Parts: sequence; C-alpha cells; structure tokens
Amino acid sequence: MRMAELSKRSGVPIATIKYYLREGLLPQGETVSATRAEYGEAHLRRLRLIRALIEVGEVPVAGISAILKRVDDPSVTPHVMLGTVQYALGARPAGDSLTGDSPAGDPDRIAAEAEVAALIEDMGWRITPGAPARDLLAAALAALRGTGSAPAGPPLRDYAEAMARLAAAEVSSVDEGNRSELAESAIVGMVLYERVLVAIHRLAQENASAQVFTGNNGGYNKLREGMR
Amino acid sequence: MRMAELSKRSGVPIATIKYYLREGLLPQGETVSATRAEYGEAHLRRLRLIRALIEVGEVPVAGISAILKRVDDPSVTPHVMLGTVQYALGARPAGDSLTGDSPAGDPDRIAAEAEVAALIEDMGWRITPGAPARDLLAAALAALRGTGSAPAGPPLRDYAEAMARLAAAEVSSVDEGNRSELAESAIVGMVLYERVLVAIHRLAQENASAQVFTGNNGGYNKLREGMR
DNA sequence: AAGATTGGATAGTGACACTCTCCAATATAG
DNA sequence: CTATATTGGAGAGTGTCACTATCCAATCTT
Repeated sequence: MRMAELSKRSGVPIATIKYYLREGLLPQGETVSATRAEYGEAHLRRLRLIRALIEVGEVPVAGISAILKRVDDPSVTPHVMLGTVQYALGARPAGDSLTGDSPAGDPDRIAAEAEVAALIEDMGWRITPGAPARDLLAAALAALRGTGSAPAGPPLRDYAEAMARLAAAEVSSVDEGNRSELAESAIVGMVLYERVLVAIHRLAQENASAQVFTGNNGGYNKLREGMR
Repeated sequence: MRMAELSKRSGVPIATIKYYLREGLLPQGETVSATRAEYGEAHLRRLRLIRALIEVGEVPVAGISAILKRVDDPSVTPHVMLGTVQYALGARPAGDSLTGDSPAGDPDRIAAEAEVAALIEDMGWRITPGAPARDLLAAALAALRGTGSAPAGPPLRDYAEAMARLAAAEVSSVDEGNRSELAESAIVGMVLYERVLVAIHRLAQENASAQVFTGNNGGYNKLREGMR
C-alpha cells in the first residue's frame, strides 16, 4: 500500500502522515525506490492507534513518541511499558510557568502528599515512589483543600476501592496475545478506559445533580418527567 | 488591596491578572481613581479558583469564562450551572480538524452510541440528550472497539455503578452554603474530583499491573519486595 | 514524452495562554 | 512642588503545539 492509500484508509491526511513519520510515531514504510515506499496493515493499525491516543486520549505527540519507542523495544517488560504510558500521560510540567503555590513548600501541598502516601499505604498498593499519578493526586487534593470553597466529597478510600476493582479487571483482560499486540492493547486500554471512566463519571454527576437539584424539574430536563 | 498585592498573595503575575481581567475571568476591581482599583478577598478567591481550574483541571480559558458568566448570573439554577461546566469541560471540537472516521457515519460510532443509550436507560439515569459526556463516552467506546487491538475490560455497568455511588456522594456534599459559594464549590468539586478519580485510577492501574506482570518483580519496583 | 505521484525537506498557520512594552494618569517621597 | 515610582489599560509579541502548505527532483504511469 502506498501513502495515498494509507491516507484514504485511515482518514489521516498525507501531510499529517508525513509529520508522524518525521516525528517517529509511525515507522518508515519499506523503501522500494527513491520515490516509493510500501506500507502494510501494521502501519494502518499503528496509525489508528495514534489517532485514538491523540483524539480520544488527548496524549501529546511527544508522549506518544515516547510510548511507541518502548512498544517497539522488545527488552521492555509490560509493566515498565505501562509505567511509560503513565509518564507520558502525566507529563505535567511540575510547576507550570507560574509557581504561585509552588509544588514544594506549600503547606496544603505537603498535607496532600501525606494524604496520598497514607492512602497508598492503607490500600497496600505497590506504587513507584516517583509515579506521576502521585503528584497528580497530590496536586488535585491540594487545590481541593486550598480553594477555600471546596465540598467534602466522599472519602478517598471509597474512590480507591472502586478503582482497585475496575483496574484489576482492566489489567487482567490485557493478559494475552503476543507481545506487540499485548503492548498496543495495554496502551489503548489504559488510555481509553480512563476516558470511559471520566465520561461515565460525568454522566453520573449529571444524573446525581438532576436528582438533588431538580425535584421533578427546573425547566432544563423536560423529558422523563414522571419517570423516577 | 491593589493589583500588586493581589499578585503577591495569589502567586499569579500581574501581567496574567491583567489578562484574566481582559478575558472577563476576573471581575474588575472597584475603581478608586484613574490609576487605582481596589480588589477584595472575593477577587483572591476567584483567582485561586481560576488557577485550580487551569492548572489542575486543565479547563481552557474560554471555558472558564463561560462557566463564570453563569456563576455570576443569579437566575441560573445549580443544575444548569453544572451542565455548563460539563459543556466547558467537554468542549471537544466534535470532528477535530481531520474527520477520518467522522462522528457520524462510522459503524463503530453508531454502535457505541447505542451502547451508551442502553447504559443510560439501564441505569435509569436522567441525562440531557445533547450532553457532551455522551459524545465523549461514545467516542471512547468507538475508539476502543475500532483499534482492533483492544482488551475487553470490565462491563460498562460496573463503571456506571461505581460512578453512581461516588457521584451521589460528591453532589450531595455540595448542597449547602449561599448561592455564589455553592456555585464555586460545585465547580471546584466537579472538576477537581474528576482529577482525583483519574489519579487514583492510575495508581490502581499501576498496582494491578505490578500484581499481574511482576511475580515479585522485574527489576522495576525493587522496594516492598516481600510485602504482599 | 507528458503528466501525475511520491518521499523528503522547509516553511508557514492558527489556536492558545500568556508576557512584554508603552502610555498617560496618578501616588508618594523628599 | 518637583522627581520618581506605580497603576490600570491597551496592543503587540512570544513560545508551544499539532498540523498544513509549498517545493523539489526522482520516479511511475499512460
């Protein structure tokens, strides 16, 4: 298959495919002559993976590049690879430009970090010390406690227990197939199930809000009036 | 408080505060003279809210502007306001630039939409027909089914039940205080608890991956060897 | 032989979130 | 009552990101 066909079949413009080739997201096709290269089904699959990560997963191109380097390196174990995905996803600049209530030093932040450590300990989880998700959680908690106006919400433990159950099912469903398929499937799973989780959480929030704030309505949700 | 002090106390540079004023994220201070305006605690609180939404919540500035317009409009009910937040968060360009497997027309996408509708029906949820989270979920599911290499994962119902429980607790914890505080607290809650959820999900995934892929290790997670 | 297509290199685009530079009108200090 | 500093406000400039457009010479295709 030539580039034009790859483009048509994937729906990705040729200029963009060239860009992905340059960035190393997509491996080069097999060069047939100076002006011709042959692409296979693997390229198409890879391209779809890239699009899914970018469009649905909102993973930055640089992160995808880092992920795919690991996928294509046979010496990397699945667990390490998942770690790479986490790093690529959590590529938070760690003190974004403005360092108002900076990562370290802020008392809210320190308290939040302790809370995170306690949660992990409580759950008996094995988590790398430098895992980006730790920072992510600590930052979210610090912001939650620090904005003044923050609702109490459910205890972290409730989140952790629910997530432990779901994550166990997600990860165990990955455990099959050959290495490179396993790799791609694990990545897709990690990134896309996170989006699924978020989307369903939002739906659940909307429903909960409807239950709490609109008796049987406030002019917003006219349908399903008498349902309940 | 003058702008310099507002900047110092919030950690946000003056230039950026001016930018937020221009964009309407932050209300003007009380003009005292042609070159002097007075800012109060409310401005500081609002500024912290903005930073939390941008840094932790990754909400685009345009979305924050839309959200805050509703917060400052007393005729908007809490439920509608939460809807606005969802729109601001899910401001997905709906066919991003390249329309490869476009929103409509794609069979994977249509199947995914049916799956979403069935889930909502099953759970007995009240969800607006045009809710952005519907699209978000449908897009994630379509990508999941369409990449070829996708793990089965837990049934959607499991996610939905877990999220229903958490969302109910989140929303009910918001139900107090005066209107504008309630509004801000609801926003903070929606956005930041989502980050908390995501972060804990990632931690749970890392742990699950460690359990499944490393018997008692692969050279990655040297600590806690004999724990289990 | 004539036109189209290809891979590859280089430069340009638009969106985004700031950030910088000016400016005239005050404040404030000596 | 000057001299210096600061303020709010407006406009243009910056860096990043993910593309997108333009050229080009070397092939294919007809």
